[in-house]
Amino acid sequence: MIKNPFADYPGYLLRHASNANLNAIYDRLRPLDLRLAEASVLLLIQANPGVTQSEACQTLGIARANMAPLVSRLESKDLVSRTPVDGRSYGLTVSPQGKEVAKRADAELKAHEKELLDAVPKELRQSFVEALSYIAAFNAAEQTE
Amino acid sequence: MIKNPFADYPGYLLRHASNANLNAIYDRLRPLDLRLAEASVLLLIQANPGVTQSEACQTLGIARANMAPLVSRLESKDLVSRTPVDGRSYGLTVSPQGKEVAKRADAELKAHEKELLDAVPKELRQSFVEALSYIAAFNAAEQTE
DNA sequence: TATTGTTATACTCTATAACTATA
DNA sequence: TATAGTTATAGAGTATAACAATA
Repeated sequence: MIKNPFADYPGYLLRHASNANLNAIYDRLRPLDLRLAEASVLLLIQANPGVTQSEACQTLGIARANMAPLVSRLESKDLVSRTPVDGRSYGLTVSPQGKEVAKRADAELKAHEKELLDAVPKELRQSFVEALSYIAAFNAAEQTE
Repeated sequence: MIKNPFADYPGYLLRHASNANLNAIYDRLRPLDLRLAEASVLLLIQANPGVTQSEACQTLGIARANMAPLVSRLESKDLVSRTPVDGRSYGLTVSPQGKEVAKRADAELKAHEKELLDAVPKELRQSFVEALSYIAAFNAAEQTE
C-alpha cells in the first residue's frame, strides 16, 4: 500500500472529518429538499423571529451576497416570509409550512449531532468539542467582507 | 445579539473549524500557485515515486474523475511527469522543478499544522487528533464511486 | 468483465466586486 | 458616508454518468 504523508496531520484529518460530517448531513436533509445552509438559516430565523438578513449573516458567518439567493429560495418555497422593517431591510419570519419543515430539519440535525458524537469515544468528546471551538474561533475575526 | 442555535453543535463547530483551517492553508499555498488538492497530490507522488493515479486516488480519497485535471495541471506546470507503466496507467514522478515546489509546499503545510495545533491548548491536542481520526474514518468505508 | 483514465457536468459552499436604494 | 440587500461571477472541493482503451 501507498504511503499517505498526511495520515496524521491534524489539518488533513480535520478536513476529512468535516467532509464525512457534511456528507452525513446532506443525506439527512436531502429528503427535506433543504441544503445545509438553507436549514441553518431557517432554524436561525425560527429561533430569532424578525431577524434581518444582515444579522443572520453575522451570526452564521455567511457572506451577505450568499444570503440573498438563499433566503429567496426559502421564500419561494413559502417557508419564510420577508416583511419590511425599514426602507432597506426586512424582518424574516418562518411561515406555518416553514415551521413544519423546520421541525423536521431540527430533528435531523439533532439526530445527526448525536450520531457524530457517538462516533467519538466518550472520554474524548468534551476535549474534542472544546478544541474545535478554539479552531473555529481562529478566523472568526477575519470577518467575511 | 442574535441567538445562534448551533453555537454548541459539534458538527457546526467542525465545519467552521475546517473552513478556518482551509482558508489558512489557501493563504499559505497561494504564493506557490498551488491549490490544496494539487499540493496533496504533489507531495504524495514525492513520497511514492511511480505511483499511479488510481493508487493516489484511493490513498487520498479523491475521485478518479477529479484526479485527471489535477494531474494534468501539475504536468502542464512541469512539476510532475507521467510515464506509462502499462497500456492504460501511468507512473507519476516529481520533476526537478517539482521537487523545489514540493519542498516549499511541504514547509508551508508543516508550518500550518504547527500553527493549527498551537491554537489548541496543549492538554487537549492529543484527544483532539484522536477524536478527528474516528470521525474521518466514519465514511472512509463509503468509498468514492 | 473489470480496471484505468478521461470528459462533461453538476452541486455546495465560499468569496469578491459592483450596483441600487435607503439611512 | 455608511448600511441593507442584490446581482453577477468565480474559485475550490466533491460527486455521478458515460465513454474509450486496455487488462
